[in-house]
Amino acid sequence: MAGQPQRIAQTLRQQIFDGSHAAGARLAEIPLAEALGVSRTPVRLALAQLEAEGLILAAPGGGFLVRRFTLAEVEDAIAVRGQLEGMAARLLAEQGLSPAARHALDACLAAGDEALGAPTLDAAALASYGEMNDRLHAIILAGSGNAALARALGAVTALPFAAASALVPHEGSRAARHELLRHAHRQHHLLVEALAAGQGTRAEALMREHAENARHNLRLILAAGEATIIHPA
Amino acid sequence: MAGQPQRIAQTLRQQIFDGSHAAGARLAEIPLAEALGVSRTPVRLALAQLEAEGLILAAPGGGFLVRRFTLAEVEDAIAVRGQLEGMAARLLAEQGLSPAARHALDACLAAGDEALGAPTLDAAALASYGEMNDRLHAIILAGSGNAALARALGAVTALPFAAASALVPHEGSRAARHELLRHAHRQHHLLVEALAAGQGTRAEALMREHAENARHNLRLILAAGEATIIHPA
DNA sequence: ATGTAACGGATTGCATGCAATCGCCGGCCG
DNA sequence: CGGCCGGCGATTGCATGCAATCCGTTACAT
Repeated sequence: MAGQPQRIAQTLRQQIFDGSHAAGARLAEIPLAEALGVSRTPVRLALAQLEAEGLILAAPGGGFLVRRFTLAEVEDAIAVRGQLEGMAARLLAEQGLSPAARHALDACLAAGDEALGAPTLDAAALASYGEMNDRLHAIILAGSGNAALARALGAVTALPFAAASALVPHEGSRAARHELLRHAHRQHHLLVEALAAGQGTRAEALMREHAENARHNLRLILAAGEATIIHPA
Repeated sequence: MAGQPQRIAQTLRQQIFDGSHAAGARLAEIPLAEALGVSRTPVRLALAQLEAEGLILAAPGGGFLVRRFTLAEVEDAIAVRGQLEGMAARLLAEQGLSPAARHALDACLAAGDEALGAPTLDAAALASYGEMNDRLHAIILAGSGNAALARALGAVTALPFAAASALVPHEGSRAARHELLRHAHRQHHLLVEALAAGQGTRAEALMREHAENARHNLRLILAAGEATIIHPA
């Protein structure tokens, strides 16, 4: 049972994302500890971790506040993700795709083609696409072989809706989402092509542009009114 | 007295950097608490923060180990810093230098010229250059107006010798260091020129290359045998 | 002699106690 | 009637207690 703070932090993250703790709300230790059935000590550890991730801010006079994110901040985070994932793609292209990596990426492309093939997306296909998307991005990141890059990326994708996996979940306009995913997956194909050809600069540019999809998706989400902690200031 | 964990974390960072805690050494709570004259609770908070920064790793069976950094890892971190600071420079160039920013950067350039002007560098000039260097990089980062970028950069420069300010401190060959600093400052001039001209891509490329100085400096440090936690594996 | 299993010490991790601090409300004075 | 001061409640932050776990050691059996 070595990970009680981890579990608590995950629970709080979830609750912040789904709106159980509204933006700007104060997080006090005692109510949280009671609600979760643990003591204040692990709760404090979890809060410290969330503060390090940037999800909450230390309040004047102690305690923490759920941070409010503006649309501009999330868009900035998405741009940084593009810059970092672009670097990963460039590094991978420059050092050459291993046969194993090539095979894994091709499998991702095929899985994406399969998931998006139907005229309309059902929940299973959507989940499948999301899993594939995560895997593809993870392969490129790992393939770059740069641990510092992974750390920096983690610091940025801790923000809600900044991660690549945030492409999928919204409900908004289903047709618009399908179109967006088709476009994104076409970019996946081009990206793998560039990686396999050792075209580092092209791979970097493609990946940077690929991240812009998240911006469009974010606007769809906001238009649908589903984001609870983003403020389009 | 609201920041005891912060103070402890800073002390531990210092002790890790100067070798008081060797790489691979185990950090136990009780000895640390006794040595610092505090209880185990704030020590635990400080250790959690250092773990989040990546300086220490959770050991199997509890406790923490001082992380060992290989030369390759630090070089990777430097490359990531170049990518991120390059982005900051590009953003700043694209949105245009404000008169205030232009003035502040010119002041940095002048201060650097002054510090490096003498045929040999004394300690005061070195400190002055270091302060100027920090300021210049901070101005560019702040000028980009991208908070996520600052966060990602912070995650990377937490590693020893990866930050821009790591250019200065080593003793090694004084002549080589002076030459390195002159070269770096010449790049500062070019960089400000590109920023003022709105040349985003040029500014980004210059900044990326500028970070490579840290790699050369790192090798000088290693050659002088001053790095205690870097392992040239 | 070697492998195994049980014992002992040490350390972590969580729970709780206690003092200090901060914000807030009511009352009092100008 | 408004502003200021004092006391009160709540909350944080640190210290310590206690149980659980893990590692190392040793004794024993094969």
